Amino acid sequence: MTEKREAQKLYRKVFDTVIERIVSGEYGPGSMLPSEFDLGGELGVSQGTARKALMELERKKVIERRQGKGSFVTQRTPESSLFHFFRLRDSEGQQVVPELSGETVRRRKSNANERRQLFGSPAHVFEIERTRTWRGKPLCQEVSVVPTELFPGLADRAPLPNTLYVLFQQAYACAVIAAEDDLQAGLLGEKLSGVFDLPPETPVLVGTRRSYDLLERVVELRHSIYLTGDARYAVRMD
Amino acid sequence: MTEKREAQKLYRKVFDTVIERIVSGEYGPGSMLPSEFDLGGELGVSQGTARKALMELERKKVIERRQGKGSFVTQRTPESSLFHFFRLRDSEGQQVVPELSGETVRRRKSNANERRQLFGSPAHVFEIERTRTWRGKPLCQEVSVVPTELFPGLADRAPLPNTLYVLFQQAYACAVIAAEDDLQAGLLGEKLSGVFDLPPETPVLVGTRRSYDLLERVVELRHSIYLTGDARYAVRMD
DNA sequence: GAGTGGTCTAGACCACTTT
DNA sequence: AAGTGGTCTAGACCACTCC
Repeated sequence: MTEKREAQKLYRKVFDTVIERIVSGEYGPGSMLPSEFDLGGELGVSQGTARKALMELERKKVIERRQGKGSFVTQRTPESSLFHFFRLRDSEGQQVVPELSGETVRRRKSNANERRQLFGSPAHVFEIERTRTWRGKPLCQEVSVVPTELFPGLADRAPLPNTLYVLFQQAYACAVIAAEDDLQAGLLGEKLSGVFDLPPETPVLVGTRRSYDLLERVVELRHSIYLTGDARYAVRMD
Repeated sequence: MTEKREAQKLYRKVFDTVIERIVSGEYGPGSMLPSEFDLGGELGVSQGTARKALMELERKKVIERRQGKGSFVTQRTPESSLFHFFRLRDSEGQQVVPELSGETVRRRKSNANERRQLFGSPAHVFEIERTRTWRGKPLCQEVSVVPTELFPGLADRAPLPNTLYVLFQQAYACAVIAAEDDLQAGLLGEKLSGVFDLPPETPVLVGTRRSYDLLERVVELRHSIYLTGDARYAVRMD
């Protein structure tokens, strides 16, 4: 045979097709996908092969499958978004649900680091700065930076919802499905001392994040300061 | 039918059988498992069902599978153990490989918290305290607490190898396959200030860990202090 | 009862490794 | 050539959901 090595794995074709249709908006958030048989029939593969692709999509939390009902595009909600990407837990291990206490959104030129890391090497970015409180006390400051190309008109949508990723999915068909956090120890510092009304030598967790969408693009850089008085950043390794 | 609901899933039986044989020592670290056909035949299920169980075991890193060769019980090595359970990375994202600079092992009575969390509510535990350096500078202090029942004679094995989990697997047939870290920000403090020769107000990452073995038992509690000067604790969420 | 995903089987063929 | 895991097929039956 000449070039049989182009066929690649058949379930990969199904996988990619579904992703493509979600990104294009053909399958919107929460909508139902074709059944295993229909999807397989449409793409010329067996039900078992379509099944394998759907199982993989479920594992990556792109879709949700329920016996007797069907497969559905995962709907980002404030709760699921918090649970998955906001790792602070209280001393009993319960999810911390903070409240938004301050927000500014502005458009500015990107710096070299942002152009190097963000998808599309954007010349301009939106910078979203937010402070959050929990149980009446200041908890964190987050500064998100996203390309203006991917999220046109973002600055005009203020005030933004509690969780950005819900907005990204619903308004921009951009589903964040993975993120990498780097954590360091630091001190609050003079600048934020005033914001939080705490001594500058208060120890803080400093986190930097890269967020990835369905197409593995880096769509957000985030810098976070956490006051971990009663809270902990929880990590599961397996 | 009366009680058909005891059969459960067949692949679960295969999965459990393999785990059981690894824990019992029948399948030692690095040894080859029976083929999909042989395992299925032995347990009275089809090759496809045995396959599903083996795939799941691979996903949990209990075994490794290689096309053309076979399936093998995952061998814990210092490298794999570090890569998986030691999350510090340098500024380029490269794994931090620290050196052991101090170690004490002692046997003592457990406290209430340890009895509550550790497998078997042990009355006695081994406490392993270690300090590590990186690039010639102090990096961290780790205090591990493990039940004496699970690791008899541990104190007599000093000096212990660089990575405890390798020893746990090879000498005690106890494979750590998951862990949960809780991270907080803190200050070095007076006590450790002397150990590390740094000011007590140096900010540090404070981590507490629960380690789980093949049988989902909590086999270790660990308290770690990280000096994250040039290093970061890396987390992947997906 | 019809439609969905979940489990299981039996078999084919391919790709890789070792002998 | 023989043995392994990797992909794919076709079909059966079960469990769950909705009508």
